[in-house]
Amino acid sequence: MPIKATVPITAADIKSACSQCNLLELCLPFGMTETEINRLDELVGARRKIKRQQHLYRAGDPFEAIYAIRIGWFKTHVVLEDGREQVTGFQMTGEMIGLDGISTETHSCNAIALEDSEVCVIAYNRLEELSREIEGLQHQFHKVMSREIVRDHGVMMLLGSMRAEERLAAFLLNLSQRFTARGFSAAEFHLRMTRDEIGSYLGLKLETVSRAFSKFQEDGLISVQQKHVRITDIEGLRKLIQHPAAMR
Amino acid sequence: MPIKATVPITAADIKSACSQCNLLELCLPFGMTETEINRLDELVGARRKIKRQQHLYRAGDPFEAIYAIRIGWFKTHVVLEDGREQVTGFQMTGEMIGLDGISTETHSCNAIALEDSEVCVIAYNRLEELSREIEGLQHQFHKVMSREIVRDHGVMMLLGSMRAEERLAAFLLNLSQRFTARGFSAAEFHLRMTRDEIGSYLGLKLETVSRAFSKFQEDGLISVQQKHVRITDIEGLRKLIQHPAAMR
DNA sequence: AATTTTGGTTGACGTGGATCAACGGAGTAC
DNA sequence: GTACTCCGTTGATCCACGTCAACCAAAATT
Repeated sequence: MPIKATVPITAADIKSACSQCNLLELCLPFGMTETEINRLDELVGARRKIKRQQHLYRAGDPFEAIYAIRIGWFKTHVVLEDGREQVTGFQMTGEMIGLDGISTETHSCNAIALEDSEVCVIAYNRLEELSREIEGLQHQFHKVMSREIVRDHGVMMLLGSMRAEERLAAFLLNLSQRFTARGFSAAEFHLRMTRDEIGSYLGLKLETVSRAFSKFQEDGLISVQQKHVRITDIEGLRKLIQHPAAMR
Repeated sequence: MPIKATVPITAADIKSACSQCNLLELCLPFGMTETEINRLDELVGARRKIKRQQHLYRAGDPFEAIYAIRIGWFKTHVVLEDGREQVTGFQMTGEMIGLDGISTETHSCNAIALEDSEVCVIAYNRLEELSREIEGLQHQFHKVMSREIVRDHGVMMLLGSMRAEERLAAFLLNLSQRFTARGFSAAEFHLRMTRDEIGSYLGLKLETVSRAFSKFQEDGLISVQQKHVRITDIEGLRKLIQHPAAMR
C-alpha cells in the first residue's frame, strides 16, 4: 500500500534538534552562529522515517515542506505521460530535497528512498518566516537552491556533451567527492542504486552502464563487484573526462 | 574588446522603476501588492544595455547581482576544460538570469546576449535585505529559483530520455508557450539562436537539428525559413512527444 | 534447502545520430 | 557592387550506443 506523502507524526518520530546534529557543516545551518542555530530548532519539526522503496513525496502532491536527509539515500525522478522515466538526482545525507515544489506549490517529481532513511521535516511557511528574521538562514537557504541549479547545469553538460564512459567517470568522481565531504572513503563505497537507475540518470541504457563498469575494471581504473566499487586510479578517471576519450 | 561584467553606470543607463514597468506579471514583482512594488523601486538599480554577442557576465566573475531581462534574448552556457560547450538555457524578456552565482558567490556560467538587449540590475545584497522585509518579494524570489530547478529537470528529461525529433518538438512548443505568455503569436516567431546553439542546448549536432526542421516541414508540422518559424500543426508537435516517434 | 525474483554481465546485431564533405544563400564589411 | 564570412541544408558514410537475447549470481520468498 503506497504511503501518502504528508507530514504524519508517528510514534517513531523524535523531535529533531539542529543544535545537536552532527551534519551542521553539510546542511542548512552551515555558516550560522550558535545563537541562530538554536533558533532553528523551532523550525525543524518531526523527523520522518522512510523505508526502502517508499515515496517521500510524489509528483502532484501538495507542497508543504522541504526535507533534510539525516540518514540514507533518495532518488528523484520525473515521469512522462508515456511512462518514460528520468532520474533527476541521487541525494544523500545532509542534502536538501523537495525544492522543486516551491514554484507551483505542488511537487513536480517523485522522491523515493533507496534504502531505509530518515529526514528532518522543515515546514516551508515556517522556513520563510524564520529566514526573514535570521539573515544567516536566508542566505544559506538561497545558496542551497542555487547549488541545485549549478548541479543541474553540470548534469546538462554531462547529458548533452559527454560520451558514455565520460558520464560514468564523472558520476563516480562526484560520488567519491560527496563521500569524502562526509568523512567516508573517497576510494571505496557502496552504490545504493541499480545499473538501471544509474543509466536513467546518465541518459544511458543499463547494458551500457554495465559495459562501462567492466571497461573501467579492465583498464585498472576501478574494481567493481555488483554494487561495491573501489576506485584504484582516480587520476585516470579524471583524465578520461578531460581528454574526450579516443575519438580516433 | 571584451567588456568586464560588473555593474557600470554609463550615460545610457536610466533609473528603472518596477512600478512603471509593463512586465509585472512575468517578472519579480508578480503577486506583490502595489505598496510593495513601490518599495521595489529602491531595489532595482540601473538598467544596463548589452550589445549582441557581448557577455552580461562570465564564468568566474564575482557574483554581485542578478538580472531581470527587460528587452532581448540571452543564452547561458558552461564550458569544459577541453573546450566543449553546453548551452544551459535561452532566456527572454521578463526572465531572471544570474541565479547560478549565489551558491559560490562566483558565476558558474557565461551569459551572452543573442541580440541587443537590456537588463535591470538587481544588487543581490539589497535583494536579500528587502526580501527580509517584504514577504511577497521573498516568496516570489523563491518561486523564481524553484522554477529554474523544475525547468532544469525538464531539460534533463529531454536530454536523457528523448530522441532528436522529440527534443526539437519540445523546444519549439516551449518557445511557443513563452511567446504566448508575453502576448506574442504562439504560432509564428523568430529564432534568436543558431542551429548550432539549439543543438548544443538539445544535445544534438547542428546537422541533426537542421534535418529535424526539414522533416517537420515535410510532415506539414511547421514551415521554416532560416530563423523564421511558423507552427502549422501544434497538436502534431504535441503528439510527437507523447507517442515516442515510430521506433518500429 | 528449494524456488522465484531481481539485478548484473556479456555477446551479436541494428540503428539513430555523428561525422565528413560539398554547396548555396544571407548578412556584413569594404 | 564585390568579397568574405557565417549559417543552414543535404547527401554519404560511420560508429557509439541501443536492442535483443541468453545466462548467471544474489537476494528474497517459500
